[in-house]
Amino acid sequence: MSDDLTEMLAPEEKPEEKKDVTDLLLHDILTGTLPAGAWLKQIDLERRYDCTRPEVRRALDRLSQRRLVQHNPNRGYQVYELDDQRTREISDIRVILETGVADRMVANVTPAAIAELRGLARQFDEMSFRGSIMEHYDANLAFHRALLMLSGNSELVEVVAEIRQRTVSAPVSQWRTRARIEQSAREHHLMVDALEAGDLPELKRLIEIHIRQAPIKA
Amino acid sequence: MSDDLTEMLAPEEKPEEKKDVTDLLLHDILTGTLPAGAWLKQIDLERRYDCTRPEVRRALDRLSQRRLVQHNPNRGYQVYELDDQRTREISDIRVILETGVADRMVANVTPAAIAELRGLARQFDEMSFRGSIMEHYDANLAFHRALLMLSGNSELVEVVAEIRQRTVSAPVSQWRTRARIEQSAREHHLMVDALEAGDLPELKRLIEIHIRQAPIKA
DNA sequence: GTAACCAGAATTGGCGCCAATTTATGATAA
DNA sequence: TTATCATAAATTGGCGCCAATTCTGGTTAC
Repeated sequence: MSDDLTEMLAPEEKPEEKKDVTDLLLHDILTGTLPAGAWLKQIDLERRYDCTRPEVRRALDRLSQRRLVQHNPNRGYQVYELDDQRTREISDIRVILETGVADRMVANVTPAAIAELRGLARQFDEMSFRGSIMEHYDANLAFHRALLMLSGNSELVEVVAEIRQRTVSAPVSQWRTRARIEQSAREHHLMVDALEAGDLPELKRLIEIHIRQAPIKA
Repeated sequence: MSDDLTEMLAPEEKPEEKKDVTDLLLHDILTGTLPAGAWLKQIDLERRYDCTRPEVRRALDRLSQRRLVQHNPNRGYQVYELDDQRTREISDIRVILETGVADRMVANVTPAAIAELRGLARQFDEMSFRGSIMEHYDANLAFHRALLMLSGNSELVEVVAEIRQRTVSAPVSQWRTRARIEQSAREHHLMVDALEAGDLPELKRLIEIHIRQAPIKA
């Protein structure tokens, strides 16, 4: 009860401060609020997230370990600017991993899983109309997480999530085009269709197209 | 000249202190000096590596992010104890990734690359006789790095290196059996053979066997 | 004899200060 | 007018202190 009370009294103040600074910074990089190449001055971040210096530094160190921000010793940190080659390389890795477990996904699929995936795909659809960029991103993440979970390899789910975070800084802004979003939404449903039909080659084809964000071939 | 002088005067004192604490800790975890489940008390590490408290904490934070050590809030850090399932899952990921780029490795291979790989494989052989566990481990890493580099995907090389670090804490001690080491050495040469012959199916088979550390089938 | 409890010791983890390095600014000389 | 250097401002990054929490050992009550 006391918990409800505090939440009622300060509905957006207390919980905000308790959020991890790393996640907040990650959020702003992923949404493009902090664009690629931007300098991440410690004082600015300290004020922006209303936190202490060590917290900022821990967040910067963690994200530089994940290669999301670049560390220039004695000069500062800046949002990583990824070239086309690295983007392609990361996409290749995702294609190999996700098509590589497609057979297991087909093997392990159940009617309940199909229903869950359809629900998540529909949730993504709805986010196209209302919902922020980040909510949209999260909905997409939830769908793919559930899809990969069918492989039965939870470690792989984590690895793909990490790898995915390395490349989205630019593409998230590309998402703004409505055509691209609607195509992604359609692909989600097509993937569930292929999964339900047990059509392994088609599922692989769709996964590759979806990751590469290539125009879909009828 | 002054650089040479200092190196001459203190050949193993100064450079030792300048080494990153994270690498030192990683080293001790990988070699099994700090066994799985061991508690990593900050004071102990501070003395062991002759460094300051913040350095220790940064190393622990980094390795916990990589899921090499487990963080129990307000209780401490301990070397991650991985169960059989996770070990199998990680092996599966490596098999998918490394066999997934086997075709590119065959396509991109050159006589010079073959020669380099043969050299690295021979270096591994020699480490079987003389050389510490870690030197052996490094030689193995160098071979596989060069092999994967043939895929032309440098990002993948990094990813595999990271993933590999998640599972070796136990197997490194398994390496102590001479039979297993000699088999690995033989497999290295067989992989180069298959690569030279352009035998893709055989290369894939060898990679999978090698990663799974299964007894080789003639 | 066993279990619960309470103080003392030890460990973790948050926080700010200050030195070292780099960048910006302005003055001086060519 | 422009280049160069010196000085000042700002930023990074190393380090130690101290509060909060947890663990340990001994004592007391049942």
